[in-house]
Amino acid sequence: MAKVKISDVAREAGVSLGTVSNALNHPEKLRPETLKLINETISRLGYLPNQSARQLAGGTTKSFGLVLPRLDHGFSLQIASGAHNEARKHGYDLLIANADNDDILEDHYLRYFMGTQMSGVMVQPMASPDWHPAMAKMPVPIVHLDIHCSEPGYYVAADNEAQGRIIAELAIARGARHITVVGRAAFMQLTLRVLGIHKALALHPDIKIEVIDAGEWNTAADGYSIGAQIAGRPADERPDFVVGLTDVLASGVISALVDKGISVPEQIRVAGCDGNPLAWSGSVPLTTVAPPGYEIGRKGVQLLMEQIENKVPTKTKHIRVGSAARPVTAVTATEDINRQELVRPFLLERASTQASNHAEATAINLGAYL
Amino acid sequence: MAKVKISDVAREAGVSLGTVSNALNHPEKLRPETLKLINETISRLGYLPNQSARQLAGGTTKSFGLVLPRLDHGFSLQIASGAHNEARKHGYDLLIANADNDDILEDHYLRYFMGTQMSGVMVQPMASPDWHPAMAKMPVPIVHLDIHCSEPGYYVAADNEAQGRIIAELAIARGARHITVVGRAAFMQLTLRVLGIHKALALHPDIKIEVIDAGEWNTAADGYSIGAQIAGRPADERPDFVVGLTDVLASGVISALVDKGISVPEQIRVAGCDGNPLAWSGSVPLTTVAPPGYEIGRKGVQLLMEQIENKVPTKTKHIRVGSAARPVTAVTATEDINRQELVRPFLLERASTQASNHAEATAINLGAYL
DNA sequence: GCTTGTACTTGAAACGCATCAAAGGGGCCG
DNA sequence: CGGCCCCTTTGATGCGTTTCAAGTACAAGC
Repeated sequence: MAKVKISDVAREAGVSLGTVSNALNHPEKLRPETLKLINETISRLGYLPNQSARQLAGGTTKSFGLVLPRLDHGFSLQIASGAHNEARKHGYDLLIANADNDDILEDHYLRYFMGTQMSGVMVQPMASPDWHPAMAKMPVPIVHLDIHCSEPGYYVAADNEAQGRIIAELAIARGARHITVVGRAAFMQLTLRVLGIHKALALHPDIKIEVIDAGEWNTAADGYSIGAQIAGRPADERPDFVVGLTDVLASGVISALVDKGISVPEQIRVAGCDGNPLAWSGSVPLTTVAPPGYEIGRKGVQLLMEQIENKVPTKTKHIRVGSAARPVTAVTATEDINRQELVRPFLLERASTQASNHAEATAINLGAYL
Repeated sequence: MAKVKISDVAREAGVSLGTVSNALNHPEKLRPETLKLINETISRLGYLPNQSARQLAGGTTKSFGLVLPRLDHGFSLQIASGAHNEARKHGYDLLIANADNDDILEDHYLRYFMGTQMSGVMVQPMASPDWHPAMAKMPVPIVHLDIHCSEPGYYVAADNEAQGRIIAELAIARGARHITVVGRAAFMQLTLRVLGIHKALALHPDIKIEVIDAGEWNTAADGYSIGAQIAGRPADERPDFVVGLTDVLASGVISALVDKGISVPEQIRVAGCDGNPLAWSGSVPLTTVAPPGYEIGRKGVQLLMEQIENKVPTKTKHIRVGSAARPVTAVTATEDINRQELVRPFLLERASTQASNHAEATAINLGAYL
């Protein structure tokens, strides 16, 4: 049970301590047979380098930390996936911490990562980054994800306003006369989506628009009850186009409408926002605008790399991705297409899985709506 | 940009190095005013303890590592959630690494965590734990999740066979005469589910059973094509009960059947396995058996704590959770209940969200099928 | 006033490793 | 045979902490 250290390996292999260290970090400096001998000894003894000592002596870890507000949100996972792949590409490890919707924990893990001498840290902050001024002083590169920071610093954010605009334009294109937006704009992201919708609709004063609050958590159940409420109205007071600020909300609305005998999309069209794969793995696919989470994660790491390579981050930098947001094109439920198309979301689902491995696929999808 | 270290704090506060260290680790040993002075200096200077040095000197980190095969699998997230909460309860941090379905990476992160002197490490291995013998020698407590290890060691696994049995018994109770199992038993877990189904059906030789391979990845698209194939058969050759080895598969099957004009559940009932929240956030809810992922994560940490407290893990120990697996009780799509019930899965969805914070909720759900 | 005790504080040693200047060994040329 | 250079290996040094034996200051008791 006693941990075997580098000196044990050295003694056992009959070489010096520094040689073993070289075998680990600069194998090219060793004579092949020496290297082989040492490697054999290492695996025979089950030696495992102490990362802490390694970091302490060497100065860096070649690994990034990522603090996420929750793990069960598909969008965060896309970010994680993009960040992971990009990090690996540069030879870095990615460690993920779950802040569990708790600011204290978020802060805790952030400090933890900083203290671990991570090469860089990323956060998808759950609130506006008030702590930013303090954190910005830290000697570790940091990048904020999915949030628009007013403070100086690096961030990568999706253009949520554009997402709202896109959905609104879709509605207009489909000839909507009365649009109902469902959901509570509890986060900046959702607020921006609503803003985008309003902006797009400003040019069309003849289109009626209403926003219905769905309760604090924007759950499918909230969507369902709003859907039921809509269904209960006299036919001429019902919207002909419903936008869920969230896919989950939209999915709830659809269920309610169908339940109450209103056909989707024939009588009322429904669209969502999020590009939540789960929302289209249901039997009724959903039109949705997908913020490019994978891209955000990827760009985040790239920003980190940039800071690392330039040593001193001279200036702040912001990236905004997805202005031409990628809508899932399988709009079966809300489009007037035939049943055959129902299979398409599954094909897309595949495509999106590949996308998590190949940025190209994402790019292609991104173009689809341009 | 220069990192401020403990000696800087000491000098600035006019105390010795050891005193600052005490302020951090044993505040009760300091005079209140000294403590206050030091704390002020710390925040004024923006001092952040170097975790590596800390670990190296102190010996331990009070944090656990969790290696997951993928992040986008709901089940893994339940595990992570359960592990996280239990770890925090004991005052430990939880760091998550994504092996991205790659054995090399899995191994890499495992070693990384070991080398970081984590207090304990958990893995949800993607294959049978061949590496186990080597890893078992490591001086760090390790627990395997969601897998049945034949080697000595600690593991927590769901009873997948019981899950299959439960689904089969459900089918029997619904009067099934011809059961079709859809999916490829690519993993041990799925194999055990099939085994459970066969065992339960052994007592009912009059019930016809067939297993259809759905392609390597068990995607919704695979489910869809099998569903289409089933729908294409003469009516008397169709099953009256379909079991998807995975919720995603089942969801694909339902789509195909409905598409081809076969009503679910009136003509064919469909059930899944996984308890994948995504599968019931679709418009058509799904009957499913849910392996208690949250519980697995929780127990995993408990096993880790046990090893830590007993210092020397004298014997191996296995926990099997979910023999009385918790099925999602909202069986609307495959049950003969009225449309009103459609809303129920959403309520359940809420319950399950809470469950990730309160073990009690899980326990209640667990009882639902007993 | 001296001793004993209490409550804090000090600083040197060690944690396991990477680094790097210096030493060692061998081949080659003169 | 000696000198030089290059390739490989060596081992002392320091990374930022924690720990702990030793020290200091002060109060109480005699």
